[in-house]
Amino acid sequence: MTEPAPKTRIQKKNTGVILEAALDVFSQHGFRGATLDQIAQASGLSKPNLLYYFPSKEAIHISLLSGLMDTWLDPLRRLDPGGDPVDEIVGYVRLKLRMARDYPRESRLFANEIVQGAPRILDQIEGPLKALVDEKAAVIGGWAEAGRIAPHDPHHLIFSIWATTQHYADFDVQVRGILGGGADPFSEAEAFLTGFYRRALEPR
Amino acid sequence: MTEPAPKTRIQKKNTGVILEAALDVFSQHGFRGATLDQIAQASGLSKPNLLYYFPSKEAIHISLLSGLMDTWLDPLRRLDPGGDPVDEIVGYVRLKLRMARDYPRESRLFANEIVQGAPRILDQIEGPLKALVDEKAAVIGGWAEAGRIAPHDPHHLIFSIWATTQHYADFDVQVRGILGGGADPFSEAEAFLTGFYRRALEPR
DNA sequence: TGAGAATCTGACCAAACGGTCAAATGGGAG
DNA sequence: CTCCCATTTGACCGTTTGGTCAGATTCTCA
Repeated sequence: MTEPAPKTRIQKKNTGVILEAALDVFSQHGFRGATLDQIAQASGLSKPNLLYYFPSKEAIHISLLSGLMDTWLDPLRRLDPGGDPVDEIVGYVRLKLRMARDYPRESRLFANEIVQGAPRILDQIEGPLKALVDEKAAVIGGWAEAGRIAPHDPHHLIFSIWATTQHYADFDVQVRGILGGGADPFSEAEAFLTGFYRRALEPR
Repeated sequence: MTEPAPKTRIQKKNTGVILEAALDVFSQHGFRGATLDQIAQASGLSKPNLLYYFPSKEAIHISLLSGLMDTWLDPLRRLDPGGDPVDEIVGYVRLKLRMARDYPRESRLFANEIVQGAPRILDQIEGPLKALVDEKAAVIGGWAEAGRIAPHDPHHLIFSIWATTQHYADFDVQVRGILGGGADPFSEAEAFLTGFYRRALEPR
């Protein structure tokens, strides 16, 4: 599936530069809205030179998406079945929110792709992503059955965490437009979300 | 801002047909990804005929967006300061989720637009949308101060409702990919979200 | 240093795109 | 029926887009 890894020093540098520039452009305009010329200009390379390193526009996009999937799933992977249930889940919320703050382009890249039907990563969703979510949902479900957290559907609990945290990256414009210029959405969001999830999860 | 209302019977019918087809196409592919030919084919009209009713592709898009904003805000408008606080907010969650279920194309149209910076509706966000949100946030804030709901930042509470409900429309592919074929995401989501918000909001 | 491979570029191409226009067709009021 | 205006269309245009290619330049290593 992946191309053979870059060999030479120049290849390593330029594929990196291209992917960085492409992340900028794709996350801002979506796949169809981005043009090779934009990516070329952003990366400081000529258009034919892009196509020397990647066989097509779509190949750049796919390379970005599959490279990101791992990073994106990492916080969930860290959810520890042996830890304190509420702390673990709230910690996951906090971690996911920080990723939205620190990697908004990555978040928007995924959002763009999935909103439009995820034609290029549907198999990854139904494969490794589903597997990991099912595994962690089982852990959370176990906590719920043991009465260590309030009883909530674990899959939808995870969805809600994704939704609420990525919202601050994907809908950044809307959030800032409503809050006004003075506020820092992310620090406010961290206070709100940790309090909110803690209250919803603590058993009574 | 708006064009003069359609006069003749044919005008009324065809502008409707066009907007319906355009909603399909724009919500699936985004503004840049949609083409006039696609909209023409979906509406059963010829491309020049589209441009007889709308001056440009962008005009169709803007017409859709501004026509939708009102519908989209309606559930929030219905939040009653005189009702029971928890019931009102949970009722809003339920209403918003049903809109996501019944009007997923509209939700995705907004999502596409906002993810990419909302270039065509930023003023509506900072204007009437912000005004309505501020008004309702004040109501919720009052409930919190009176101890009738748990203390949560009202603006971010509203954001979380938007995020969790629209998630089921905007990220439908992902949700179904993870849940598998058997489930009905929306009825599961309603059970989860009402329980979750009730628990997070009820004062102790 | 020199030869061969790797890297880079200007010029170019075919298709797709948003949009125009003159002319043809259709509907409806008198 | 007729005339006029609304509606519809095929043909066309200039631009943008993803991608190609032959050749120039640079790098690497024996």
